[in-house]
Amino acid sequence: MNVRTLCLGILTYGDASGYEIKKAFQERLSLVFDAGFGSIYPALNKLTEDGFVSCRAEAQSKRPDKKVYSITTEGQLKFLDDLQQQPAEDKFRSEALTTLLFAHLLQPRNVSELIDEIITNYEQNIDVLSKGCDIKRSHSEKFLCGFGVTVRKAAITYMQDNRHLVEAESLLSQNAAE
Amino acid sequence: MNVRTLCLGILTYGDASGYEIKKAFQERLSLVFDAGFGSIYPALNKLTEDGFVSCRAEAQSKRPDKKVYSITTEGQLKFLDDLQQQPAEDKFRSEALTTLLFAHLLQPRNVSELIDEIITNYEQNIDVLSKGCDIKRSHSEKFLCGFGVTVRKAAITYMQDNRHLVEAESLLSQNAAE
DNA sequence: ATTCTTTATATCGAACTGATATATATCGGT
DNA sequence: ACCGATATATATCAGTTCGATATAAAGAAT
Repeated sequence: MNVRTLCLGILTYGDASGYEIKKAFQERLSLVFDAGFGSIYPALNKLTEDGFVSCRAEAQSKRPDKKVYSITTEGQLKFLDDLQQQPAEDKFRSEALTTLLFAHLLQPRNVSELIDEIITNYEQNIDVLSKGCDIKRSHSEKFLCGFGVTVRKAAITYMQDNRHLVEAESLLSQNAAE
Repeated sequence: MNVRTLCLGILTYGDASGYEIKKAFQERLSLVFDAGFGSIYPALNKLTEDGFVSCRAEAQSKRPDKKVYSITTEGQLKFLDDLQQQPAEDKFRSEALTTLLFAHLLQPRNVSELIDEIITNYEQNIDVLSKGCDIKRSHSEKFLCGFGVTVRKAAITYMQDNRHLVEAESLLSQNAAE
């Protein structure tokens, strides 16, 4: 599964321009698979070359012209096939949590502030997500939205309950340095 | 923060070869920032060029020769500086959950099986993590291990409680197609 | 007047991924 | 004896993606 697959997936909902596909990634897929223009446009070009999508140009008033992409039958088949492949393992990357691994090298005050920031950031994400969950159009989108809220809530609770472990490590190593 | 930063971070614990650095990524950082040989070796080469690490060759018996990298003072300063930069937003990617967004295109049986697999996979991850949390050497490592277990447990509970939303969507669209 | 936002297409250099290659050694299974 | 798996080692490759940037036009806000 890659950006090409998901461009096909988005086009199963209907024809769209590259810009609209990016917006669909942002609105519907960003919690689980985000992509930027730098990968979307090359993907669309490759899909077009390979016959999985077709493309027509459309002029607009007061707007730049746009290229509208449609999925072909071949593209539909490829998408369904890709969809049934064994999914890869989830991937997660967090610079903030990585920083906490080196708490012993930071000032205790900085460690506490970082933990506060992480929690605040998760809270803000929950806020934004919660506002959007109810207006999601499909059940599976609501499902994923709820998923995003749930894991962030669990993360916050865990961090509040266990922050002392990391804070103590920073304090201890500062004392040891003195 | 990138692989170069974290190679420096790992070297603050002590000298290491490229292979050992990869193992440190796997054992200590994989929950929050994983990296493979394809990025570690170029990172080490760049760090060496830039004077942030130095490198000496060591012969071994019954083992291939190894190149041992040490962090320089300059490298220490760079790592600490990088560590205090504003961390980027967390990134999460899940092909399995992405697939659920297209549940309406899958057979209901396949949707249910996929959900079961996702849950099983999280349970296995929890198993592996739980076995390792107690033998982690630092509090911050234990903290992150516990974090990984907690969010996966929350994810499992959420999925069990809400799977019917996604399963219903698949059923409904199959009925509509008939 | 300038900056920001939106709608549009597109590209670039840097970073990373996953696979692969090479080398040596050991172990277990056929 | 051979093969595959595993471990210790270094290294590279093609493909993919990221984040920034560029261009264009229009409207809104400062």
